[in-house]
Amino acid sequence: MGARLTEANAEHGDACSHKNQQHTSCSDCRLHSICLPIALEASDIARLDQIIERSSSLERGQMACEEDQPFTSLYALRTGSLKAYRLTADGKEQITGFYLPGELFGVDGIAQNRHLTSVMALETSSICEIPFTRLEELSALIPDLQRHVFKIMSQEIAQDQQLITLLSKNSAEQRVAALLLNLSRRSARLKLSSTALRLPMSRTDIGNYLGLTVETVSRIFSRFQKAGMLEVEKREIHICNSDILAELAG
Amino acid sequence: MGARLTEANAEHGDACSHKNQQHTSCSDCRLHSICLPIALEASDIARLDQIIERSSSLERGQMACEEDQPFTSLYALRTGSLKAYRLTADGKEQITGFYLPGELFGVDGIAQNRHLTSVMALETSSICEIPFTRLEELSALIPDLQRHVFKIMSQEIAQDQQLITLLSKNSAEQRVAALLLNLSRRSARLKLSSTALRLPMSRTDIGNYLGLTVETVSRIFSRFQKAGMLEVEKREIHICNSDILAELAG
DNA sequence: CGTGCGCTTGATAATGGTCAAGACGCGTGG
DNA sequence: CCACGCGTCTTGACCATTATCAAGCGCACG
Repeated sequence: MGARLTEANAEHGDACSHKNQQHTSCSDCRLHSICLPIALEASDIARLDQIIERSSSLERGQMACEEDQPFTSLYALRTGSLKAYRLTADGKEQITGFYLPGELFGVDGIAQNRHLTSVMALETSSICEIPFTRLEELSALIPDLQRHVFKIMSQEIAQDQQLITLLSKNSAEQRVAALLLNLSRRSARLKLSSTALRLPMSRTDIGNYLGLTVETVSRIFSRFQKAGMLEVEKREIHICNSDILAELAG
Repeated sequence: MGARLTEANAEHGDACSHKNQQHTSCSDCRLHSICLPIALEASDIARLDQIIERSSSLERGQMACEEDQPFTSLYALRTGSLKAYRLTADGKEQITGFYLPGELFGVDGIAQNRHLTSVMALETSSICEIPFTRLEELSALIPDLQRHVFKIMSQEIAQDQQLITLLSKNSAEQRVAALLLNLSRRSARLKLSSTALRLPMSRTDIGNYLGLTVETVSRIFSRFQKAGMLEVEKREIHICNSDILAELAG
């Protein structure tokens, strides 16, 4: 679970220069306010636009970046959804977060110059790539930008620590309730419904993330539905009673 | 679980100037190599010495810093031990890490300008305080230092994510084994025994950190002892067979 | 010399995992 | 167009792990 930065450029930024003309600028982007909550002047946004080298499209299962690979860029998710994960010593996958449009990822690589996590597309997705060295140069000119990158890094820490608490102190039901509420809030931020969600991830992924088995996740969805808190139809979720859900999550 | 930076100055850095004379310099410090693994010239160390304003002593239960308080400094632990924790929404404590001498803490506050965690002394401890604004100034002169602070931040992320994996995928026995091995390694780094440990934290703290109850932690210690892997005498632990322990931890 | 806290141990209960089976949906290839 | 197979999801029966409750011990501290 990362945060926000920007969006830009052509669907597939390749060598063809006039193809690159048909780009969306950050200032036009629907996700502008999520991605860049800091107050940037129009001229600053234009400068940011210029450093965003390319934006690419990923099919379900394709990687945005991989654990241990050299860190070169930050990324912003424009459309679709992603999961971030690490491999454990014995080769199992541990999902550490999901990303929705407008959220920024890749900050974990800043310090070591290598990515700590792999990030995979859960569905067809498009991302904007922000070369870090050029972002650093720009940060020197726009102090708010530097500060913003720092903020995103510590949000990563804060979110990880919240997940630690969730895993350490909460029951299976509480974990699922907390995840649903979290997704609901992030959906609302995208000006989408906070009550009607389309889960981009499988039950297995949810279980992996929350430290539960698929079966348990499935049973809890059923239980919540019987209790009238949710309507579940495959990956379409309708939250009928977010108050009870919130109370449960604590 | 933080990392390293520095150590310095007098036992109680107060206003009395000639009391401040009797300081230990970073270059004299026994923890030098742990705290400052980067290769700094002698002159650089001297400059670092100068910005370390004071070093204070904490009694068991006293706070080094508190959640939501303004962030002003990074800290290095010189002697003793600490626990870092956050309070959950319903007032429970979630321990997110323990610190041993030579380790640096407080980085979580960099981005938001507020500390994300509280840090409490588990026993009488002494810490060095490094005012962040002055560290930033110095970083401009010593690029390695800047890089080092970044590195420590991402180590925080990496450690949190390892804890997430531990909590999400491992049994109670595996969690305890992993913690013991971790402490053993950190003890060895201090040129102390890697097999004879004095646990600075209570069983309750261990349970809190690992998402287990006190009873479970206690039973596992007993079980490990019966299996010949450990000798447990109150908080003194002797690791008899670290290979089996490591195999168990996975 | 008590009182309280930290630790251990036992008995019991509950939560969640494992194993197994089947339904449903989707894409592939005959 | 249908059949097949695979992956995802659900549900049930059973079991294991860990939590809860309760009691007792020993040490530190007032």
